[in-house]
Amino acid sequence: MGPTDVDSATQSAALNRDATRRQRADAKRNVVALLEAATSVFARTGVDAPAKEITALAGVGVGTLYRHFPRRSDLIVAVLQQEIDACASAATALSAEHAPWEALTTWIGRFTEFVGTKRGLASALHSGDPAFDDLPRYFMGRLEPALDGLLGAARARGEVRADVTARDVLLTVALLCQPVRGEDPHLNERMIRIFIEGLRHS
Amino acid sequence: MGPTDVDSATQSAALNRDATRRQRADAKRNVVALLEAATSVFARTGVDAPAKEITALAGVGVGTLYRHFPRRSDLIVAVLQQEIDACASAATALSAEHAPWEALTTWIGRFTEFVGTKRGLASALHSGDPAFDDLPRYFMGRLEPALDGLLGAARARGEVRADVTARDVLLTVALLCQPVRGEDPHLNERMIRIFIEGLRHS
DNA sequence: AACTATACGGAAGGGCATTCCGTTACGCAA
DNA sequence: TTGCGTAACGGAATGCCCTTCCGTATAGTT
Repeated sequence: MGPTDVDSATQSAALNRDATRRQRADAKRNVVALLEAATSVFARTGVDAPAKEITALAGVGVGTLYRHFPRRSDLIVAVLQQEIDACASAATALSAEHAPWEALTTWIGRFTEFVGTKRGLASALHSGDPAFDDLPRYFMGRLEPALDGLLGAARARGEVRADVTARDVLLTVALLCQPVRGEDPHLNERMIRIFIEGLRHS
Repeated sequence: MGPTDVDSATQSAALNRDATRRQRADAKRNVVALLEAATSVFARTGVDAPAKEITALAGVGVGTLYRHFPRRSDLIVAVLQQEIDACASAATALSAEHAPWEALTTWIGRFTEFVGTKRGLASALHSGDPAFDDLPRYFMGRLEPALDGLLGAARARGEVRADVTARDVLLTVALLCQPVRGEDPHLNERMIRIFIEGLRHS
């Protein structure tokens, strides 16, 4: 995750910023601190954590939080976008370091962990709150090309069947890796591994 | 859904009620009114709706709500149990009226609608709140036998493959029918219909 | 009809989200 | 470097909603 990510998050926070006037350095620092704090708190306590907990960890006042993220959903969206970005750029790294099939399966494993761990993602996507309306678009827009690269490489080597799209894989895995309480946590891995195995064969 | 359901809900609300002393009639009426109101409000606004909205619709004071459902989760659990019960008893009705395969597919359709519509269910199951710890048990305990009856009848006629359990079907369909925002809502139906079709063939 | 325990209603208390505005300090220009 | 204008800050104040508490009402019993 490079500096580009912070920029895009900052931009989305303070929407159509006047291009002629730059954002102050302390403001940028605070946005970064808030995102880091929120990421950490969301992971530990969940997306409903008290705002004070986040501002305390970031070392800023509540006013600053609301200046940059007027609605709670703005903060959640920003954090999720960051994590989606990280997941997408992992695809590039993996395809550079590993053989196509291995890169593909490794990435799906990473993606699985990402979706399964971030409770907020599923809740946000299903919440019905219009504030999250274009998060799925972002999710797809970033991850579909990422996965498509991996999938294409493997397909070129004849290692995956031709009639499966990146979108199919993404959606199916996203659904299948939701944890089910009271069930063996390996259930999802099993279902997904079976699915992945199915990708090899027509 | 018969009177039995109300009784069980009432019981779970006021836990180990002294068996020698009966619950007052007005209290029972209010519990029913609250459950109906909550079902309606949860469906419209979601499980985070203000309590006042529910009590107003039920025509009772807030005190009455908290008397019967001390924690918010108690109310949510009671409503979901009601709906799970309704879904389970639909299986009996369907198997009486239709041929095995048709009964099975119709019921899965009903179940799909149930899980897909009730946002609260998925959230509650994944929330991590220990108050919902035995809801999955209840879910499985009621629905697995219901589906098993349908599945067994179809299997006896050789209309479904033998190596698939009711639990497998239940979990898979429950995951696959989660709505995905921004995607064609028929996507889930398609995925599930393909899965059902897969049940026919070994 | 009187009595008792159950249950009711809504006011009071407390916590958290969100707003508002006086104060601070960044960045630019002279 | 100094001074100014303005972006940005912090946290007190506001208001909503959850939850508790207790005086009052009433079902059920004798």
